[in-house]
Amino acid sequence: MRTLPTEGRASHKGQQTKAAIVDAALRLATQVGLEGLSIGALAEVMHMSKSGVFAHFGSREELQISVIREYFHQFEQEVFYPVLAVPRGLPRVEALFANWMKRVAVEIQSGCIFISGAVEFDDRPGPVRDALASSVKTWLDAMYRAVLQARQEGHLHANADGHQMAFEIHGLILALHYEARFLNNPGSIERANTGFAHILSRYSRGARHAYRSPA
Amino acid sequence: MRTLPTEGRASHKGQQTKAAIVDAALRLATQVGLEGLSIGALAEVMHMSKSGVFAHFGSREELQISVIREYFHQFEQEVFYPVLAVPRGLPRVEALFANWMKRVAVEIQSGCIFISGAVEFDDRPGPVRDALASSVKTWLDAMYRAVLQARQEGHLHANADGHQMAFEIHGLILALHYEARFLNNPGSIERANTGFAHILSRYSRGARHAYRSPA
DNA sequence: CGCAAAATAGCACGACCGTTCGTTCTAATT
DNA sequence: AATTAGAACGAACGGTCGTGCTATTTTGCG
Repeated sequence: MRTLPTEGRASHKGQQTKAAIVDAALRLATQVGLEGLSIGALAEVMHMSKSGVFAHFGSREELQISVIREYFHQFEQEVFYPVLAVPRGLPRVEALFANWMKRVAVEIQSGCIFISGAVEFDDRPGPVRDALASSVKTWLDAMYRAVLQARQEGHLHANADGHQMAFEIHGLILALHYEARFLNNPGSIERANTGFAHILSRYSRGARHAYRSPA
Repeated sequence: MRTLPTEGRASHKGQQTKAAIVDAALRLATQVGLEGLSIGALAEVMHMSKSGVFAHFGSREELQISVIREYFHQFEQEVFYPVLAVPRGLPRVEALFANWMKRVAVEIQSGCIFISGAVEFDDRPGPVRDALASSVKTWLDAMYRAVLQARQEGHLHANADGHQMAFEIHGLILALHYEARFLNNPGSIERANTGFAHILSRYSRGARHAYRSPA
């Protein structure tokens, strides 16, 4: 906490080593989780001393938050921004899901801090949880808004529930991560894609009404 | 490891305190996870010494495995066994899901070690992961078999894919846990139930064919 | 170059971890 | 009554953790 690097000046070397540390920290955290991320292990990877790494952040929490921000940034870059080139409506929703799937397919090997972090911080209030939840909510909301646009464009049922649809899609991604990464079930990627097709089918314009379970 | 209690004889007091320890450990682990479960904290809750608690298990891993077994047992007792009284086929599938939902609704507050454990051990091989994966697989397979029976009874499409259906249902549960417990999104329970109705609708006999996304 | 400031290293701390060991107390068996 | 086994305790060990200090090195600017 004592002497944090100058936030003002630019490219003063410290900034770039800090960026390199965050990069390594993100790589480490995807494997062992935000809680498993230790400054000692990070220092070893960076060929630095613990205190040298520590000085860049002032606290472990600040390091974790930096990692979350970096992850969110990469996620945006990889999943969200590219689809802005795709026409609004159903095509963009499909592109969004396709990009998300591409990302998760990689994370089956490496791990995903939006998922592991949610479990680690689900009843641990504080700034780390806040940063995590805010990032996730931003992304889920982007998906929700894309769905709403698709309805507005007339590609979906006029009374399709956007939150419901986003919820079901989120479930597919979570099931994929769980069954592929933890259970090693083959075919999970295909099942997630098939599930998405099922969801689109249901909410497409012209689809029949929702099923009501008896009793 | 030195002097483990007699595995043979029954109810020699040691057994019942061990059971009490496992009970407390399970309660603790649902909150802080299997990794967060520490012998010291457990001893404090039990008003015992660390070594006194430790002696019953011989290692932390053995304690964690005991917790998993106990959790699985309670899960069976609460979710699985009661539905054997319900007629095979669709009614039993619905009862299975309803019981599962009831359980998860509670775990929104307390936590679920099948979910937190999956994240904690998804790339940490060993006996704990094995015990966890085996329990989860047993349960998911029970759900799968119930679905197959429903198809066999003619309640579902003749070519309904049981694994696909179980995958989608699993996703709903995971999304519920994530969005309700971590994001505090209200209405998640209703969305999971609605999602289940959607799935039933799709796979019910007489439902139209699967939607194929263009291109 | 010279010098101030920033970056990093080194070291020590207190806390907590799982585990081991020797001991004590109690209860059942002989 | 003597013996033995089991249960629990308390202290200690080696390890890792985040963090705080104080030097020392490195950097970039005038």
